[in-house]
Amino acid sequence: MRAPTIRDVAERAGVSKSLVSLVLRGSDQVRPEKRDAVLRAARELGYRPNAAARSLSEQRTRTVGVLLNDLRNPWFVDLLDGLNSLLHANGLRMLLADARLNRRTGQDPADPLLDLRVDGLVVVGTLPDPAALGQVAERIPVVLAGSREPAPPGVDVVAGDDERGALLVAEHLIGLGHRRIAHIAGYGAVGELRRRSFEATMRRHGLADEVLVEPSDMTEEGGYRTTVRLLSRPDRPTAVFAVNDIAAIGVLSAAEELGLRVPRDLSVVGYDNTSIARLRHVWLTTVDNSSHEVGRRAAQCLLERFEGAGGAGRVHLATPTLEIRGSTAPAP
Amino acid sequence: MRAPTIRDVAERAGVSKSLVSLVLRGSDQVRPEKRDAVLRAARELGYRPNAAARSLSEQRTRTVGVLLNDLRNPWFVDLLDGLNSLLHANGLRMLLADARLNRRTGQDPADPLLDLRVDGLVVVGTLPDPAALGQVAERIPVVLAGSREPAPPGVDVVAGDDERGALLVAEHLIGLGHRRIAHIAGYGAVGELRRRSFEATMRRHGLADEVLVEPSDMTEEGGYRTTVRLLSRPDRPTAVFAVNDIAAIGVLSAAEELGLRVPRDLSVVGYDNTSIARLRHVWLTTVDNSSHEVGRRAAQCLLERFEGAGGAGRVHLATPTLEIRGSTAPAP
DNA sequence: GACAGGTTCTGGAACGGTCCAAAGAGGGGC
DNA sequence: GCCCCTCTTTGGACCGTTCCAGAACCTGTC
Repeated sequence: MRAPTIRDVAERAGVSKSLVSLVLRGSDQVRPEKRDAVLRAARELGYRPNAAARSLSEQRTRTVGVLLNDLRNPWFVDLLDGLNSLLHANGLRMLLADARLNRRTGQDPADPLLDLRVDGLVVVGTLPDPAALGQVAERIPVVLAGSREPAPPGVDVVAGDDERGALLVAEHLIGLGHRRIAHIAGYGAVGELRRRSFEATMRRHGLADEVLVEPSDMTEEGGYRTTVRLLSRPDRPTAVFAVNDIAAIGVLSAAEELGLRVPRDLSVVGYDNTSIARLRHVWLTTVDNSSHEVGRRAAQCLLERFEGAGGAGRVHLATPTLEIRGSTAPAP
Repeated sequence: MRAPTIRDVAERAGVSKSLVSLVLRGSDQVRPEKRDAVLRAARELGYRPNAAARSLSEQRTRTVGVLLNDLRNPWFVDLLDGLNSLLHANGLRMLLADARLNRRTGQDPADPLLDLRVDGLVVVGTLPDPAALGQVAERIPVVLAGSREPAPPGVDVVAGDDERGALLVAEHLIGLGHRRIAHIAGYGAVGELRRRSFEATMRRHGLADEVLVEPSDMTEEGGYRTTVRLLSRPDRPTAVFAVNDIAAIGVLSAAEELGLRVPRDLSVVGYDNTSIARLRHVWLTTVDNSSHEVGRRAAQCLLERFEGAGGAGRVHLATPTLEIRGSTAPAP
């Protein structure tokens, strides 16, 4: 009942295990008859190479670990898609781990991946523990994807250009005639960049005095509560730019509850172009991060580092685009 | 620069590698001084056990593979949570693979997991290839979680009780005074069970003639189009029960577009209690699968099989509950 | 028929752990 | 001082691969 090994295949094909190894790795230094015999034996036995043995011997796993920080907020799906396409084309597999699941259990969420000796690590989203990551980066290539956190030395960062995205939003709203525009801000590097670029763009259009910025926690609830507060002001804004789609959903709920129609009375813009924004029932104008491209470039970074490219960590930015849907309209 | 091995630790602590192995596995047959010396050496060198070497030698990986079929529809998040809690408590790690990502690339999505020689496999959602799964099940325990597909011999199934769930929905709506109730059906075992139980419950309440069933593809778009058709009928229903939350969102959009207010003019119920149903902007009445419980029981099944429990595959059903939110109201 | 040169195949040493049989150390009783 | 027994510690085989050095086998040439 034990799984067949390379020796079992060798015996059945009447050759040495070395030859089986050669055949299975596609060597052309093998006579066709022997090759056929080996392949037939392998097929008949249902042989599968043992990845543990292989990686022990090869000193590499052909596997890249991907650390996600929260499966509940699925903005990263396109990113994984892009990542996988390039990795797969280069014979690498991808292993996922959810940081949130392991966080409660106390240990570092990357531990299982590191014990498996992944050849590289992609951290998607906010990073768990910068210090620990720096140590990891000394051993294997590490790429931070989808978030602009300050990275430890030697770590590449690939993300959307948040400043450009926020600029697109601001100019879209200004172009629609909005002047009093609120921003529901977030935290972290991402929140900071979007907010600052939004403010700068408003200033450039002479609307410095119309800017309204409120902090939030990037959740639906946060977006909701902040908006209730904003819309109760006497000088209430005619448009709201939320730091991400989830918070924007909160904005929509608040507007609805206060009797304002979107987009007639209030324009709303999100960020990330998640699947939720695409729901017809939501149909949110938002910024598309070109996550697929971010994923591809993250894979590219890893591949280059595998090839031996050293050097300090670099920052790659993908150009976002504005996805105009039904939640924005000319100012009332 | 190479990662330290057990030999490096042994040398630094001035003992044999066997002793290091003993200490690291927590044996109590070791003198305290030696134990301390070993632990100190390991800490100083930043030693991490090599999972490949360990599993090669132990003939097991202490790892369970989890095959997801689509990260975009995140109904499985709670399930993973439940799964992980029990597995982790038993010293097992969890490795995720997305079937959809690998499907386009041609090969069996479980391959990477099987090459790694996972000790068990959990398939979450609709299963990819029943025949292939049967073969896998001959070697390692396999559990099908969250979906009631017909399983190959020896495979356990853990899922929500779809019949009970659909019954809860039907009785809730009937209790609110609805008579003409439509069901937007899905496909697969899940779709079948929910539909049949819905029909049976309606019949039991003498509403066999009021049942309206339309097939759909379980997407938002499908829910939308089907609802437009349903609501254009002269005898339009006063309530719609959609096969899942995503399709229910489509129902909401269609109602909105046709000028019907939910829940005043139309009650809508979904299924799965996904995070989308919980959004204030959606606030959908839906069925909670108790996915966390499903995950826990799936883990339980695996653990029992690891302990040597054989036998034919069993089916475990978790009891669902109705989550009443804002999309249902008394019939107009 | 010996030899060179190429092609094809094989044995054995890694890789980094676990585990077992046996060696070594220490203590107690005679 | 010797023997026995228990508690610690160790060397070495093994897990399933890869890879290298060299063996075996061809083919052609002089």
